[in-house]
Amino acid sequence: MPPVTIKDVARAAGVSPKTVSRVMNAEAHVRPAVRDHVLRVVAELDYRPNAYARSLSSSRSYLIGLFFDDPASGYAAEVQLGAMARCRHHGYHLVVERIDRDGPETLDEVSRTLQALQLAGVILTPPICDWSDLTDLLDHRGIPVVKLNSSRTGSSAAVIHIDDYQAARDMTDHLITLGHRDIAFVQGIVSHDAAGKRLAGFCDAMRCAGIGIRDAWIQAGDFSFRSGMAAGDAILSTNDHPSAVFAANDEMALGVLVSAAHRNIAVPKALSVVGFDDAPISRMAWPQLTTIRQPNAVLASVAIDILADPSYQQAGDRPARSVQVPYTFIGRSSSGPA
Amino acid sequence: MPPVTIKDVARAAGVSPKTVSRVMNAEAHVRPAVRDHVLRVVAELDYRPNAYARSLSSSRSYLIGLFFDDPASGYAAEVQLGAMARCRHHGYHLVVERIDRDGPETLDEVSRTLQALQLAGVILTPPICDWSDLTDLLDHRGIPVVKLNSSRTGSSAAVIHIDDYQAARDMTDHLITLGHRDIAFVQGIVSHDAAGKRLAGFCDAMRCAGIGIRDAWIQAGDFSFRSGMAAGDAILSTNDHPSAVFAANDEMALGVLVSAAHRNIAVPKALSVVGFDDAPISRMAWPQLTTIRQPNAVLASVAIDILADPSYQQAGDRPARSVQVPYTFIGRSSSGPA
DNA sequence: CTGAAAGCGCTTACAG
DNA sequence: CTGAAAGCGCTTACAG
Repeated sequence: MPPVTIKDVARAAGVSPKTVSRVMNAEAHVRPAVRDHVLRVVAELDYRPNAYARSLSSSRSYLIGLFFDDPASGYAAEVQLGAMARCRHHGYHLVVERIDRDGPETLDEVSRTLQALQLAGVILTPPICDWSDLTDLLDHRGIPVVKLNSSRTGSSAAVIHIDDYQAARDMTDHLITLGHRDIAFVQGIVSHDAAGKRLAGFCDAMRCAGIGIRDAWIQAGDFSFRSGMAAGDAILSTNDHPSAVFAANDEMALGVLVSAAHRNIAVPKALSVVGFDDAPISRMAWPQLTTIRQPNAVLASVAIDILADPSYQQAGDRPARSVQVPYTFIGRSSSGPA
Repeated sequence: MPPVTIKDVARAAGVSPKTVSRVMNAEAHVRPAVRDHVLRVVAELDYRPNAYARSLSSSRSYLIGLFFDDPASGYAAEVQLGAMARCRHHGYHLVVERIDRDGPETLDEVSRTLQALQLAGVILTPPICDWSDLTDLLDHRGIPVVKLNSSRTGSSAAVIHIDDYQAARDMTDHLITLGHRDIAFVQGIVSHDAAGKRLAGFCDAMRCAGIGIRDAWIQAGDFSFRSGMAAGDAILSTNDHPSAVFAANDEMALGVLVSAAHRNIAVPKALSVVGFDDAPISRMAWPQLTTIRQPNAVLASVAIDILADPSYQQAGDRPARSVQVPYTFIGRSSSGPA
């Protein structure tokens, strides 16, 4: 049987299609009695408006884009989960697109997607949230954008993030309180907004505690397990290695852990290792990682709330918004007294 | 500026909208010269057909649904990556939906989604690919379905999978060849098609080699790290523990690894541990896991190819299809001689 | 508060 | 091989 349309409902309810439309969109100016009656018929017939017809006539869209570069990280999965749940709540759906910054046709493909789907909004995750060619394209088309895990405003996008700086200070203070003074730091990709803040938080905490930072103990990294292992190798290869390592994310911390295991350095007895993110893998390590919980699903929910807000969708009057979400320190067994 | 429409192209090319439509859809019966000319105008104006209008008039859809239960696993991410890439190739887009089998309104929400979006097809991943209420709903609506990592046909869905049985036999033979005879097995959720096959492959390999299987060494598990750790604890708590453990996936193998570390059992010296899937985490362990590479991105690509095939979309004549994709044995350092 | 008309941007079915 | 007409299922803009 063909799907139920607005006409079927109108006929069955004895009103015009326009009235049904008004009820479905919760518009004002419908007598309560009529409203209730229509709603009853809708339920009876199990009527669901066709999203394509709706979008075509209103040039609104019920699709929100979630763009990311690396879907393989637990990060992307967590963001997706939060976004999906909230989309359902607002009656939207999530379209995922992989954006490969190095792909020669990526921008062209995005542009194709935008015109074909006329997305109601787009969520951008790191690192592509800082790719200006992309944000310019989105801006140019007037598409509402929310950037996750970046506090860099600019353009008309809203930003949602935790206080990476303070969280990194907290984590460093945790180590200092445990008696550590020889602390190494493994950086993320420094061009990411969050990575820079985490480094700054570490440095400032050390400075405030009057502890010097050894150059060789600030190691480069790119947020990958492999780079964490390399950093661990560099840091732990000498006899006077530090008593603690703070990696800018959990994957790298895991790499440091493996590097330590390789050298038979006991964690946390001879070395404390801490991470950042509370990724699922942080609990699959041994010992489990002390880390900072970054509630990515919550960040994503907030992003959807913003994008689904009709008033935000009006082009033009999009005030710069910056939302900060609380983080949590998670003490586990990978860190101990110096 | 408002988007370019088919009328704009028609006017600029001096043909009717219908001809432009024919060109865009690569239909026959257009003179090559006209075709080329239209194509040139399309490129010039950067015209992209509006997907909503297209779908509304043709009641075809350019959206494919990817349904899963647990997006947090690396598995979902890998599937997504393969699906996204292939969707782009075919001009489709991926809509992700989380399906919580235990949610009271899940089926209702799916039904709502189906009517609103009229998906061109749906990819089902384990475990929901075996949820008959869901597959019935999809069947009832005549929506093409492809199930991943399941070889259970039934209904009209296509299935795509590796040879889990043979892969598990191969892995078991690997251990046997290394000299192991005391081998434990950690099961996945037995109701999953693949989990059953892996167990069967293990048992048959042991039987063929004339090796007995001790009951206490077949441990239950649910594919989670936690369950792997519990199984490891059960298996390794006695002094005469096995010399090798084969876990039905990598996450559980990691749990066994941690359980062994806990007891100071050296891997692979005193214990070989092998997994299945070649999940990203299998390389983040120490030692790295010997495993079976299951090319999930490839399975997903194949699924998209099937769903994007116009002939497959015609309701009715959907022949049962079962595609088997090759797997790869990955020898790493977590397994060694008995 | 309610409805009739027109239109969103395509494709289908039909002519020629 | 090409096109004019009608229609997909909604919403917009306008009346009343």
